[in-house]
Amino acid sequence: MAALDGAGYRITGPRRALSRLIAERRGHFTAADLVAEARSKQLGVGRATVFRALDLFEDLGVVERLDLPSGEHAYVPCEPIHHHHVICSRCGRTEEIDDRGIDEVTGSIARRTGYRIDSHRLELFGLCPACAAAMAENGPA
Amino acid sequence: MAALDGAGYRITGPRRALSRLIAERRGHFTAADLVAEARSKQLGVGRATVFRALDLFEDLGVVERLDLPSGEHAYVPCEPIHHHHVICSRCGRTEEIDDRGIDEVTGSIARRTGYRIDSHRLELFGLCPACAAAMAENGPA
DNA sequence: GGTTCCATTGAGACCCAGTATCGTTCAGCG
DNA sequence: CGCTGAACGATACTGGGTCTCAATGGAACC
Repeated sequence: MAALDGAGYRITGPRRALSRLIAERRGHFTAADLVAEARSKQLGVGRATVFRALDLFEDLGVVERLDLPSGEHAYVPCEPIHHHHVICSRCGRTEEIDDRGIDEVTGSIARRTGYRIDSHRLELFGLCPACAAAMAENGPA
Repeated sequence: MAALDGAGYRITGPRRALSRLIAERRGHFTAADLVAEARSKQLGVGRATVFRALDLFEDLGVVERLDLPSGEHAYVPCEPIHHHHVICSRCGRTEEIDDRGIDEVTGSIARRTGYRIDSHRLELFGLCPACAAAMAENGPA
């Protein structure tokens, strides 16, 4: 919201409504999720607007796009600084992690390959503590 | 090809043709690229077959799926062991890189977040040496 | 508050990647 | 050679995402 204003974008009803929906989400969500929720809550927000708002939020860095192993595209609300995510493949919860240690790796790769590395993406998939515990309890099946 | 045979899959005309097309590609390519090339070369390979073959090749590990920053899905021919890619954002050339150093990073992340990390994906984008040189020559614009 | 202007919107047509269906073909094997 | 099921091509279908266009409504200025 403040981010919108600061960047010279208009603060409109649909954007306000969507940013609220996003803020109260736990883990990641898809564009389709938002469309469905907006529709079921009668917010009067169109499909196109959801996609436009997501693009915008991504530009502002308050939301990040993930590519799940399944090939789906999902979004996570997050801080607008460079970082990565650990994603729980059972419940979808995500955790932000800082870059620590990766700069070193990218640096060494740049040296080894001769490439000039401009950007990178790191995504980690696994089980969050709660889900790991649940799995252990119900048997590893 | 040998990979197909070894895993008990049939070696058919379309698979042979596609694996040839893929082998002679430099960088990454999309499914649509293959479909178009197969069509223009009159190879008589249907769209569905291209997707099926790509799935298969991916299972065999001789091709890997990338998610480009643009959101497109692309494929790269590569070795069937765990590794990552550096992708030139100008010419699409890719280089394989080993995991060295990343295990350490994922380990420290697991410790910090409590997550049990099962898999990860790292993609690096930048300029290959040739493109970097070309850019420098033509001015940084 | 009223007016104006243009960014933003909703509805729906559209496009494209990927999947499912189904009848046909052909690789591999005896 | 003849069988059998895996693989095939054509094509219909689905679903994510974009485009178009007329209508709306923020924000800025009076």
